Amino acid sequence: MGVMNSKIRISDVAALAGVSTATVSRTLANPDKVGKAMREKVQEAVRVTGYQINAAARDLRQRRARSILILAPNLSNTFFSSIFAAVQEEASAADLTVQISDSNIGREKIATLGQDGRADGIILLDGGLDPEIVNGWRLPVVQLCEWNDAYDAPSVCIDNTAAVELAVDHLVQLGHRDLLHIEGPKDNILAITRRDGFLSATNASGVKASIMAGDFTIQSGAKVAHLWAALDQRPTGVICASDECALGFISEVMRLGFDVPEQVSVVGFDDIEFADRFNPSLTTIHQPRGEIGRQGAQCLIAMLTNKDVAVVPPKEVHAHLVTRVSTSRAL
Amino acid sequence: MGVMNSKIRISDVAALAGVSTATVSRTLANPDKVGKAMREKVQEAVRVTGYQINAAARDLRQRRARSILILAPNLSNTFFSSIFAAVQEEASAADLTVQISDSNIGREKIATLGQDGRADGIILLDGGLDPEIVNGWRLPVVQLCEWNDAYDAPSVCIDNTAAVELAVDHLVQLGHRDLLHIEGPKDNILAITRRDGFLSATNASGVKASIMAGDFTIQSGAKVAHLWAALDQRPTGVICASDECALGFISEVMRLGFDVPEQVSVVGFDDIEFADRFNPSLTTIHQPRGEIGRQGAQCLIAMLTNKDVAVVPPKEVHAHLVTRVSTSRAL
DNA sequence: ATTCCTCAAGTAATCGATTACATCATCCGC
DNA sequence: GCGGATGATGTAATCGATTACTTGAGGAAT
Repeated sequence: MGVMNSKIRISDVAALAGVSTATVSRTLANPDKVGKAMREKVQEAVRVTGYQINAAARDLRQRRARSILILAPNLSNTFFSSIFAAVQEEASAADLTVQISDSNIGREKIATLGQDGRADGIILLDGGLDPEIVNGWRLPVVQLCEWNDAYDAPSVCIDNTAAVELAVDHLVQLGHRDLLHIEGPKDNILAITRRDGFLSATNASGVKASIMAGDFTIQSGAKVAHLWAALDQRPTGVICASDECALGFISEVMRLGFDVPEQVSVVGFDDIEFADRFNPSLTTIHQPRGEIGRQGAQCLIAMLTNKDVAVVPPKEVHAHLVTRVSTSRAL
Repeated sequence: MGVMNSKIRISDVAALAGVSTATVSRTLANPDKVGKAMREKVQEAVRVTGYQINAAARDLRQRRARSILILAPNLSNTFFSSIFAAVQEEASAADLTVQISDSNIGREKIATLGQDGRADGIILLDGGLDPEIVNGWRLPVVQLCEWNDAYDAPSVCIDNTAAVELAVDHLVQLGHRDLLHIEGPKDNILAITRRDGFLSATNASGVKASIMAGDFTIQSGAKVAHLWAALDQRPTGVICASDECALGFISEVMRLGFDVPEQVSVVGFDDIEFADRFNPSLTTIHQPRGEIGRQGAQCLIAMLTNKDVAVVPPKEVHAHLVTRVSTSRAL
């Protein structure tokens, strides 16, 4: 197990093993650069002392942090959890630690995060930051899910336009001729892309289309439920910009006495874990969050390792429609 | 805005301002220890150069990391998200960065995490780690939600026994006389405490009680639904060890053609965000996750600041029952 | 036997900040 | 006008690793 004395330095290990600190350092980093006898003496000394490298000292000398930072617009959004998990898994395999931060902690702090040398690279889940800040970081950045063309960084996303088209086609094939889209925040690139996709797909299909404002949250879905209920001509198919919004809409609409999917078919977006277990279970666009996280992390790690992979193309991962109970044939 | 030249060191700033590095350092850390004229010269130089402190160098010299680490048994568990958010918020306010890691990355790595000086303290959400490792970290640790008496660390939790008692009393008052508990993982302290609480509360009330195995997940709830349905004498009240489990149970039981709460009342545990929006909405024990995170972070920060707050007592936060639609009077 | 090369190991510079200590000017009271 | 306190600033040691460079031993080739 090793005695755990307070502060063991590399020089203590070296002294115990009767070698120089250089040899200890080499033994730890490149065991094959050291003779067998020495190596074993050092390894024994490390075991006995319970020596642990001091990360700050190593980071300072090597000018790297062995750490990546995840920036997300809202840590409590459950949509992100499995992305975090996937990123962490990849990072851990590459011996990198993971930091997380909410991206709404203020310009000053955000700018600092990318410049104080605590992170080697950044996974960015927020397309709404000032490009000047993002490009001011002198670090490799990879965007996930959201993207912003003004950022000088590759992205891993699904094709949101095509995805929303799948949803529209699905409803149209079920016979729906009047569709409603509950959109996301007005300034969010995902929300905009999905809305535009909705408009062009409905236009192409020649069905009636309308839009109501939302912000991805459960609450916004519930609020729109009342607006929908108050309409004279209620759209029979609703496509939401997020699953949470869809669940909010459905639950509220049912509380108002309507039946889903009898009276209104609802499609979500993301396929969060509960979509499948909701009642009625939710037809939605499946976004492979684990894969997005994994690919993003791998991409970032590649950029860290291989400095010259500077120009990484945007990567597109596949999304598909999952048909469940919340949508049915129009009456 | 400041020109962002590659690597500005403190000596560059000092040179530009015509002062020593000591003065620059003091200006940044203790502006009031420096004369007004100097201070302004230095601040101007900092602005012009866009200087950012090198964290590794400072950490090395000060022997601290300005960072805390959150360890959770499963990052993709949505239960943790709002705890992360709360911890991050407190940490950010105290100028600390936040690292996260899954606690299942292997003994070796976990032990290292607490010893390489990258974190000043640890927020632990997993009571299942080897006490030798936890106590081997030479860092302040605070346990959240789960706790392990073998750890030499304070904890912030709800009173799980009392909480489960609330659930039992609720069902008993509604006239239920045969209760089932779907427990959590056999070796989990929360699961054990809740199960024992269930047994003693049902015993005290003199109602029939039985237990089925689960593991907190949606899937386990769904699986138990089949076992329940196959019984001759079906318990009319079910208390689950987690909300996810409860939602899994309810959705599956409904798919099997039963009605909730008509034929079976179900109580969850945690009050995750979707509990309120599920259909039927879920009666559950509300666990104030944001507050747990906040209190835990504050406690840890206090331990970091005030070295002699070594003996912090376990803190208990209040949990209560939220009555919704998934429970009703027994027939 | 001499030269040259290879390889293991040690010496000491280095990363970039903080801060103990030294220095010097100023100002106080007596 | 002088000893001493006070406070601003500079000098240089320090944190604990990595690594460029140096040294010296051993082996191969001639």
